[in-house]
Formats: sequence, C-alpha cells, structure tokens
Amino acid sequence: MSPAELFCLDTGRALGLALQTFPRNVPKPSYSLKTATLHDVAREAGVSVSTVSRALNDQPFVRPEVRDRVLLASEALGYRPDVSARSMRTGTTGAVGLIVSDISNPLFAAIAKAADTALSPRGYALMIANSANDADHEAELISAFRQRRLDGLIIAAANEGAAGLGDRIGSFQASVLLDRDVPGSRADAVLSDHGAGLGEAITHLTSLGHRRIALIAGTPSQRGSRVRIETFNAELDRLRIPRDTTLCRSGGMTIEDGYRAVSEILALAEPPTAIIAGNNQLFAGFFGAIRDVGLRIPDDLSVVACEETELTSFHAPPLDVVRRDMDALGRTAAELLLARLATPNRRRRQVVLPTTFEARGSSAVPRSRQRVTT
Amino acid sequence: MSPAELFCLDTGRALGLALQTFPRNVPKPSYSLKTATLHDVAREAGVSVSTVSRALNDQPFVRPEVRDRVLLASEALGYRPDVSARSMRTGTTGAVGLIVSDISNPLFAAIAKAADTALSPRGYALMIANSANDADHEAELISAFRQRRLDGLIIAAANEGAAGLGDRIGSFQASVLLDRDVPGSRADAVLSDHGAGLGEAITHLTSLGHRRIALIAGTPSQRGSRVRIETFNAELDRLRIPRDTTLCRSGGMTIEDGYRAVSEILALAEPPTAIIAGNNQLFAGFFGAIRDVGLRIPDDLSVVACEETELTSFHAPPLDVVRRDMDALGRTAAELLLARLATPNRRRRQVVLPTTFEARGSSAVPRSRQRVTT
DNA sequence: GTGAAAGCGCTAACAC
DNA sequence: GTGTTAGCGCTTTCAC
Repeated sequence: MSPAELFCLDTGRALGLALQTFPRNVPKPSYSLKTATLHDVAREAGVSVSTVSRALNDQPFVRPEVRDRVLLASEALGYRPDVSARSMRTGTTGAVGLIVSDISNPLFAAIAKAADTALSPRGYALMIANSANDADHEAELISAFRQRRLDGLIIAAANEGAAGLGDRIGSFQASVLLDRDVPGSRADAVLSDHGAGLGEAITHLTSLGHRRIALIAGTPSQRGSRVRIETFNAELDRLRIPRDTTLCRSGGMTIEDGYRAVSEILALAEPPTAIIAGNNQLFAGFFGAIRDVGLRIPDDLSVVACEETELTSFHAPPLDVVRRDMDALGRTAAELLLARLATPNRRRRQVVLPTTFEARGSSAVPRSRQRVTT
Repeated sequence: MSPAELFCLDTGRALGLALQTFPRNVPKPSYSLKTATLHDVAREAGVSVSTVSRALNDQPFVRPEVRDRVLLASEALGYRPDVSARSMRTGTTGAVGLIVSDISNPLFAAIAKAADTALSPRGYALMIANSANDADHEAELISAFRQRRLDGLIIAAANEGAAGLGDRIGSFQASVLLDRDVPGSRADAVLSDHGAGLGEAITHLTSLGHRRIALIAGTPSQRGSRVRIETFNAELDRLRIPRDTTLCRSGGMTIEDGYRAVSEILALAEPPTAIIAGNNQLFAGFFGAIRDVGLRIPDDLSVVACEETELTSFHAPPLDVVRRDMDALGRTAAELLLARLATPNRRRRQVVLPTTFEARGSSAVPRSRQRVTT
C-alpha cells in the first residue's frame, strides 16, 4: 500500500465516503496520448505562438498567407487546442451544466436532448447531474459545477426555497431555471403555463358531471406542483364545488408517492370519481394502484394525466392529458443561456410556454351521475 | 459589427455552420465570479502554496498541526480548487464522456443515470453527447471529447466498423464499449447476451405453433441487431423451420424504420403470425403500424418486444419481452471505466450481462394453427 | 517538513 | 502584422 493510501485511511477520509468533487489518487495519463501543442504548430508553420493563436481564433491582423500556412500546419499536426489551458486563460470552459432530479425520467431526458441539440452546434458540451430531488445534494452538485468553471447552468431545482439557492445559481455567468421560480433569483427562466391546461382539464371533468375530483400533486416546493394546487383550488372555487382537502394531496414526486396517495384516496369513505395525476411519476404510481385495486379507466374512474408519455399516448383508451412540449422547454432553456452568455447584461427573460388539455377517452360521466340521469 | 465578426464572415466560417468544438467570440466572464485561490489560502494559513497543495491533496509529509491550519483556512475562504488549472498540471479532468445515439431514448437515459450514480460519488462528472447514429458526427464528438481531455469514454458506437473508430476510442485513458464489438479495439466492454433471451422467445413462439415469425432488426453495424439476426437464423435452422428472408428485416433503428418494416411485412401475401421487434424504437414503430392496420395483440398477431419499457410493461396484456437490466449495464460500464483508470495496464475485460425472456400474454396460438386443431 | 520556483498550454498585452 | 512575454491556478521537483 502506498503512503498516500495509508494517509488517506489515517485521516478517515476514504474514497467514496463523501461526495468527491474531483477524483484523487488516480495515475497520471500515459504520454502516448499527447497531442500537438500551439508551440508545435508554430514551429511547423515557422511563426510565433501568438500568430498561431490569432490565426486559429479568427482574429484580425494576420496576413492571409500566414494564416493559411498556420491552418495547414495545424491540420498536418492534427492540432486540437487544449480546453483546460484555454479555460484557464479565458475563464470560459464551453461547457454547460444541467441539473435535474433524474435524467432517466423521460421528461428530463427529452429536455436534455433538446438542450444538447441547441448547444452542441455552438460548441458547448453538456454536463449532466442528478439531484434526486435532494436540495443538499443539489447544492454540492452546483458547487462541483462551479469548481469546473462551467459557463452556464440549466437547473430544475429540487427546492425553490432552499437557503442560498439564488446565490448559488447566480454564481454562473449564465443560468436558466427550468420551470422553477426561485425567490430572489435574477436568473432567466423557461416556465410552463400549467394553470391553462389544468384549468381546461377541470372544466372538462366537471362538465362530465364530476364533483369529487382529486389532485395528486408533487412537492409544493417546485413550481409545477404549486401552480397545479393553486389552480385546482381556484377552479373548484370558481365552479362553486366545495373543496375537500383530503382530495388534494401534495408531497413527494416519486412513483411510490403516487401509489400511496392514490391508494389512500381510493380507500376514503367517499372516493373521488376522477383523479388528476400531477406528473408522469405520480401517474405511474396511480396506474399501479388502480391496477392492484382492479379499477378500469374510464368505467370505474376517470383520469387526467399531467405530462404526455408513452404510457398515456399508447394506452387503450388513450389518456386525457395536460401536455407540454418538453423539446421546446429544453431548446428554449439553451437559447436563453446562449443569449445570456453572448450578452451578459441583457435584461432578464422569463419565457412562458403553453400547456394544453387533450381529452381522449380516459374520462367519462361518473357512475353516480349515470344513476341519477338514468 | 466588431472586426472579429467581420473577419469571421470574411473567411466564410460563420458560427453554427459547422460543428464547433469550442465556443468563440464569447465575452469574458465578469470578475465577480472569482473565488479564493491556493495563494489566498496560503496567505490565510501563513504557509506556502506548496504546503497548502500537499495538505489539501492528502499527501504525506505535512505536520498535522499545519494541515489543520490549512484545512481551516481553506474552509474559511470557501476554497475550491480550479479544475482547469489542476487538469493542466495533472492531465486529468475528472470528467467522463458518454456518447449514445439519443439520450432521450429511455434505455440510454437509464444507462446514463446508472453510470452517473456510480461515477459521481467518485468525483467524476458525466458529459453526454448524442450521435444520432451518425458515425461521422460521432467521430466529431469523440474528437471534441478528446480535446476536452476527458479521462474516459463510454460509447454505444453508431457503426462498429467505422474506419479508425478503434483508434479514436483508444485515444482515451480508459474507454468502455456499451454493447458494441469494435474490430481491432482493445477497449473494455459491457455486452448483453442477446442470443439467450431471443432464443427462448423463439422457442416459446414455435412451441405455440408459430412457423412464420418475423424479426424486425436494426442496423447490423451494431452488435445487438447483428446478434439478433444471427440467433434468429440459427434458431430457425435448429428448429428446422424454413427461412424466409423477407421475414428478417434489418436497416434503420428509428420508429419510422420500424413502422415501415412492419407495414411491408404485413402486406405480404403470406404475412407472419408473430413478430419480434428488435428494440424499443422499432417496437414503437411496430405498435403504430398494427394500430393503423387495426390488428389486435395477441388475437391477430403475436409479438415479442426486445427491451422492456413502460409501454411493454403497462400494456394490456403485458407484452412478452426479452429484457435486460439497463441499470446494470450503465453501472458496469462505469465500474469498468473506473477500474481501468485506477489500473491502466490491467488486462482487458468484457463483461457479458444476461437477457431473459418473459412470456406475459402477447403471444398466442396462431389462427392458422387454431383452425387446424379445431 | 516546508518554501521557492518551474512549468502545464494557452491568450493577450505590449513591444517592435 | 508579428514576436516576446507575462501570467491563468495548480502540482511537483528541488533546495533547504
């Protein structure tokens, strides 16, 4: 065992015990990986390094003839500028961070794809991290990204109200909030107009005769859930439907949370005739729960899902959904970021993207109502 | 317009026309983002920078008392080492690249998540890029990752036979092939044993009486598709079922490719009684196609999907699938990578992960057979 | 044990 | 227009 390892154990800071922001005790890379440097190109072209730098960076004041010679030499040597070295000089890394709760959630994966599609042709690379909706862990991730001097951050923050979040987000040259509203933050944001689609959904359900509608919302510390809860209550008030707090659930965002909430609600003395699932995870939980109980859609229970997924679109019948364009969300986030990087002092922008409700057969006239009308 | 921009247009190399490997003409970051440096910590602790470096990197030969003072000072100043600077010295970035065709494909998203889960606690960050299954674009992406001096590469290469691919992959300190077999490459690999699950599936179908089974495979330039085609043919031979080349389709990997292939196959004079979809994208295409034609599963057509997704597991009836653990795939890839980084000269490893067939109700005795037996 | 100093590869003053 | 040079922040000899 090497002295370094010994020491590591001595101080009790074994690898893997805590989040590392940079790997340690890793062998240096072999020298076979070396590539040509600016110096090499300069020698090859018979000019100085600064001329090479200027020529390669499309700066003025280089004779076209010299430029061509440099380009040729660079080509011949397969020169690729070292990003680390450049970063150290310019303070710019050409990398953008993306923090979401879970990249394997197809919604976030779609956003990541769209953002990358917009960023990649502009020379930016995407660094992705998963917060697991844990605000503390997220803070570490942001810090690690800061340490990597990432040019920008796109983040669907776990907890909008986390202490110091605004500052952490603001510590980047550019940052974009993904459907989040962080008090005190001056960051650009892409927001979804959750209220619009959800309002339509509630109108649809009530027009079918539903009076007991449940909402399975996620954590109110994220804008989507919060807006849904607010809209839900406001719409019920507007429609003069008495609120039943047991029918409006908020809490976690996981499949398990959805399963539990739905199970509890279905066990009520007077269960709802329609359920709105606040996101795709909660919907998956809902789906598992009603399957276990043996309820059919829409015969036994009407349902509206927020977020379109394979599940909602391919279900038979296809499910009523409040949908939004995740692709547009990711693309817009990337565009806001690029615009901010290009013009650091431009005024703050918050882009609101629409949501729409689509009725496709997963909600029907409730049983109770059928009896009354028959 | 600035001179730089003018020049850029002059040379016809406008931004966005070609893949950039690094952004240009971007304003330097504001100085408000500055953080404490090693020097600052040294001054605060009243020692030299080298001592600080040693103390912070858990190196021996630092008096415990001094070490504590350094740690305290570092803490007080909120010191975070600059990754770029460190990279320049060590040649190590603590970042790993992941190249897949499309991160929004839930299979790849799951792999990315699993890899990140394994890498992140070790201090490695994940950089993700999408190749769109375009080998040329992929080559550019690899090159861009090289330029960023990423420590390692995990790649589901678009075309196993692409010229120079092995060298490109080998240009990293560590690289892992994701279910790919690149001739001439000495890279570690995680492979799935596609043949096992598919063999079971074919046995299952034939035991039900199917004789005309179709396989919608993807591109033979990727191991998964290739092995499926080989297994398919071998199994039919073994079972003494005459091969019909029109029933074994290979080509693209997209939903559209799946749709087209299935549509063509169903239009045959003697269509198959069972179809095996080679991956989740092809399955989605299959699904759209049979929906448009109005066929029901399994009454009109038996189906086996390769890869488990929301669609296959929540379908009614749940679909027969050849499944594999994408989580294990991503995790294993990350572990192979870490092991290689830790021990550059360790012998090459190729880990084969199992696939299993699960019959769940989407295949039944074919119509023709029913008539015969009745 | 600790400090001084040399670079890693690059960009940007600053001279010429 | 082009070359020289001073660092960016860090790790690592090499003295002491």
